Amino acid sequence: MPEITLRQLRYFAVLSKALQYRNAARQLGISQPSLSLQIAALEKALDTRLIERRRSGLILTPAGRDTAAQAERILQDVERLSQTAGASGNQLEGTLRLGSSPTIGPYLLPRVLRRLHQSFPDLKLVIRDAPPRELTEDLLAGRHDLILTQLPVPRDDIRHTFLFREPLSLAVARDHPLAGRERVRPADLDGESLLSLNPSYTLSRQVSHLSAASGANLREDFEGTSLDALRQMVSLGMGATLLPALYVESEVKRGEGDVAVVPMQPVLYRQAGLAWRRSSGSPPAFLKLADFIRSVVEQEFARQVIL
Amino acid sequence: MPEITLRQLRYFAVLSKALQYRNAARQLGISQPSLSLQIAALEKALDTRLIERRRSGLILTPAGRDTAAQAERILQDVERLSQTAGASGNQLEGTLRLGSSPTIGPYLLPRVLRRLHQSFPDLKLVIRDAPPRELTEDLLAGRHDLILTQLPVPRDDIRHTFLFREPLSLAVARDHPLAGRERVRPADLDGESLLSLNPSYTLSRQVSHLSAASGANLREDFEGTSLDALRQMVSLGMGATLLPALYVESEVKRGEGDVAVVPMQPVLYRQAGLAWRRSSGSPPAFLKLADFIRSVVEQEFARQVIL
DNA sequence: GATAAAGATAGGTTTTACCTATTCAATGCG
DNA sequence: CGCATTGAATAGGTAAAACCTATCTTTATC
Repeated sequence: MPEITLRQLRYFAVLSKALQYRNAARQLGISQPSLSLQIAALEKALDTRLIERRRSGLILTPAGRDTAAQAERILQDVERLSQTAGASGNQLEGTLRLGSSPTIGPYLLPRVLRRLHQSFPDLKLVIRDAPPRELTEDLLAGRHDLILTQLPVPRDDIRHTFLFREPLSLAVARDHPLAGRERVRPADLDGESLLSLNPSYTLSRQVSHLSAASGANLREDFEGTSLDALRQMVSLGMGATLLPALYVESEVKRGEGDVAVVPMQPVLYRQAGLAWRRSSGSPPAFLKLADFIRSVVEQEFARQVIL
Repeated sequence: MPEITLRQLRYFAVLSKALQYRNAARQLGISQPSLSLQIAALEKALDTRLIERRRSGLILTPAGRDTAAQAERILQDVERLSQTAGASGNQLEGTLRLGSSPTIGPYLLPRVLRRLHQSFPDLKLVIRDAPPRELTEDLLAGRHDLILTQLPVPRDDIRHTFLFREPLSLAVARDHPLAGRERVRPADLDGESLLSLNPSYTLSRQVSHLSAASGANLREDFEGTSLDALRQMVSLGMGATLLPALYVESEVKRGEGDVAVVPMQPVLYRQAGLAWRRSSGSPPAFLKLADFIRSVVEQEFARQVIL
């Protein structure tokens, strides 16, 4: 059984309008016999007569009419396919699967998404949170197209672009001696307890560094899995920790209640970036998304963050 | 710019599931290089990378995922096309355009359609009423697929199948001398006035015959365009006429009021049939529809009509 | 009954799809 | 670190499909 081809459908769609082989063939830029053969092949493939051949004009059979309508639809779909597929590597369209670090995404993405949807209604983002380790794994396995994560990303088969630099502040319980300070030097932490996220987070490495540099004790018995859990521990007086500015902006300042936040001197930072597989190239869409995020950050978080 | 082909989409759909050229090629029953070339052609036609080539498994690009989903849909549509197109000449499916005579359709079709829809939910009938002359013209011009009309159809490029034979009864005003008769012979009409439809209706020829055979006067000054109009004229005492049994069943009996209906002796008949262009062949669907109508007539109009 | 018009058929050429064989790149293992 | 293995890309040649021109067949028209 011969297969249907798009060529047959294209020819038939034109013929079903022209209702004449010669004219249809001329419109299609082919000879009349070529058209005859293709239509005959289609009828054979469908095992149905589509056309009543009469000398004075053709008439579509009922099956022919239905087929013409369907063919039209299919051809439109194919047309749309070639339009949008071409666009979707270059424009912000289609579906992107974005992995996001739990220490960045929840505090950055809500505002990004709102604006993104306004500017690019044809873009769908599928977002999944996971700890950085898993994030890179899933990226390399193809389960994400790109990830929003803390830099640096140590693997050389992953490319990234820098998004912003975010100050880290010391968080202590409100009744802690350091709570009222304008700024805190590493030396001030000598003897203090430091709490940290589980070590798969890049942030935890920075806490380790700080504890080593300052003489503070890193509490190994507790490893938070979320910034919120960390804040709770701090508020209970179990130690101090570093919290990133966007988190503070979103979750701490407004509460004002349980923990105090003090800048470090010198200021500590972490970097956030957008990363993707080297093998995916650097599709314009990815770069555009990064640009967009930067612009949102600039407009919404200018005071918290450094571009 | 090369054109997209269904073959490319078929291959890509399989590849997007297999995520491996070798396997996909095996599934498709072609060699791996052939597959490579077709996929490369598709990427070129869409002007987008669809696949990240890595040694350990392939990854679809975002555009590739969207394309695979769309391709799947298109292929399904094509599949459905070949299923239903094949059926629609043979089964009662799809859309048939049925022209109908105003003296038959309105009194027969309502019951047919109800049952038809139950038995063949995938069939759509587009029905248009028109006087017989126009009906055959429109049929030949391809504006109808078949017509429901009174037989005989005099053209040799139209084929038909007989549906049923329907008695014609004399209709007179209720206060007419013949109103109480058991049956009426032609001779009884000597000197009476006979009303008729416009001569493009086959029925009008039968009235003419009757008037010639009986010595009745054919009133040439009035030519009804509907059986209802005719009945109104009769009820006003302007003359008698012949009304077909299905019309009487549907529109006269229940009123009981204005006109009386008396059988002829010998009984007069007219024939109804289903007709189509000779050039459309005799698609099984047409014959099935005729069978169906006959069966409905048998069940619903057995007393009024003769098969 | 001849003529004109329009699709079908025949025969030959170009283009496309496909195959086998080979090359190239990456991964995994000793 | 080098060597074998694996899987996709490329090369070169063949078969099939699409197309063209020329011709035949049918039907409508005068």
